[in-house]
Amino acid sequence: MKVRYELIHKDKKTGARYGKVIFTAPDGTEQEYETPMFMPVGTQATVKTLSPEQVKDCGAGIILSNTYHLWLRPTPEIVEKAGGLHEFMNWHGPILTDSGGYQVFSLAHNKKKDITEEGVHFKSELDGKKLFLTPEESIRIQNMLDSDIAMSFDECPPATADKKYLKNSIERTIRWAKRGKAVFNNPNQNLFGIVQGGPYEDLRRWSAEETVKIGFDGYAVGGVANDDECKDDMYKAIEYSCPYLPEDKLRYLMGVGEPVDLLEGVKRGIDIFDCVSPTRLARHGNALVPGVRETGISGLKENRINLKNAKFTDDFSPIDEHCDCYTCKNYTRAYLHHLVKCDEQFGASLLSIHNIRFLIRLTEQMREAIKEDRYEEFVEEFYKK
RNA sequence: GCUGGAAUCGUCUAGUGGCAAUGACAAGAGACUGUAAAUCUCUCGGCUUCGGCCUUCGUAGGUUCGAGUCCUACUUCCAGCA
Repeated sequence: MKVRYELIHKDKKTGARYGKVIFTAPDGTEQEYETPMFMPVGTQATVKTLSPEQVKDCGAGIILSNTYHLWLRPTPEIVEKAGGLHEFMNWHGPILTDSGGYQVFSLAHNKKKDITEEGVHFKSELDGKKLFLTPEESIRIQNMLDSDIAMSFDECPPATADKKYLKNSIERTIRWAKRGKAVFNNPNQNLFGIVQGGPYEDLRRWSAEETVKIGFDGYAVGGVANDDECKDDMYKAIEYSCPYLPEDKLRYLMGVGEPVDLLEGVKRGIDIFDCVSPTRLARHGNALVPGVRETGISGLKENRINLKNAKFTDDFSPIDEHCDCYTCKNYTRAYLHHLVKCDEQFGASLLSIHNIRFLIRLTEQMREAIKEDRYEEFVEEFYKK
């Protein structure tokens, strides 16, 4: 489906954007979603432990899947044969595929020699086979997967990368973006470019301007959710990137995040987010709850409870009495504690539902606040809890 | 009743003269940001001024510089024979 973005209202004080993403299918039918928006992550063509119906019931619009993982298994050929990723996984809302750029960071980056001008060498985690992913191959795979939004193949550098490294990396990512765009050939798909540059103003600006010059259907701010990157650096990266991105295109902050980061990202002009955190935290027994908590290194973080803790054994209240999710409406902390202690996967499902709903509900509240020009107050209120 | 064998941290378990004692599970807590993550880390006898100190391997004695480990008796359990 082709995508377009409509900026409907900008918060008067902060510049936070309320808008709409409209997807048009080849037959002319449209799907419309509001932004800010949070996209649940379904790396292996599934949002872990949830059915598509459950994901939809959380209020999800777009979901994210992954080129690298589907490339290895089941292979893009099989997904194509199935009729594309939507048919294959029975998700009929929009899908965004990451390009494998994050895997350059998470799987190949400890060996810098694996990253070459031509592409990136990987060793398959499945069978040890040698793999080589190029910008062209990434786009070819995504074209075959037939996701709605394909991402450019970028290098996602570690937070520790110095300016010199970043400069070379950005240049290469820009060349890769051009190469990817050149072979991109799925008329029902959209291609997004990715801005890199660490926390540096000049690099972000330069990366953004060069990426915009190439011309994409939307833009992402990348390289902000790695290692122990501190939040200040993340927020700088956004501040230094967004002003150079066109107003009429969707802005996507990759891999983020925590409730605090959604608030701060939107404040700085971001429209959509994705993050594994709600589903991973759920599988590890944690539930997001309103408010923030202080941590040493990175500052304010998302507030949450660990249902594994013994204190929930006889706590018969819901995770959050103000939450409207299926889990909070029907189950107690004591029951969730029990499921988590027993390693029952239903516990992971129920917590995933809550955590995803929590983030999506947060974006819904942000939209309302932006529409009424009270975004700043909304953020302050959230911090106070 | 006789003859063997066994008793170790909540549970199972390693341990055949230098041990506060192995491993697993359970338990307690922490981490997690474009998913190598239903994973990983820490704690798990007591006290501690973090150098140690104290008390522990069924019970009671004994041998030894030193005993969970060897000896004796007892208690309980298991197996075989009556």
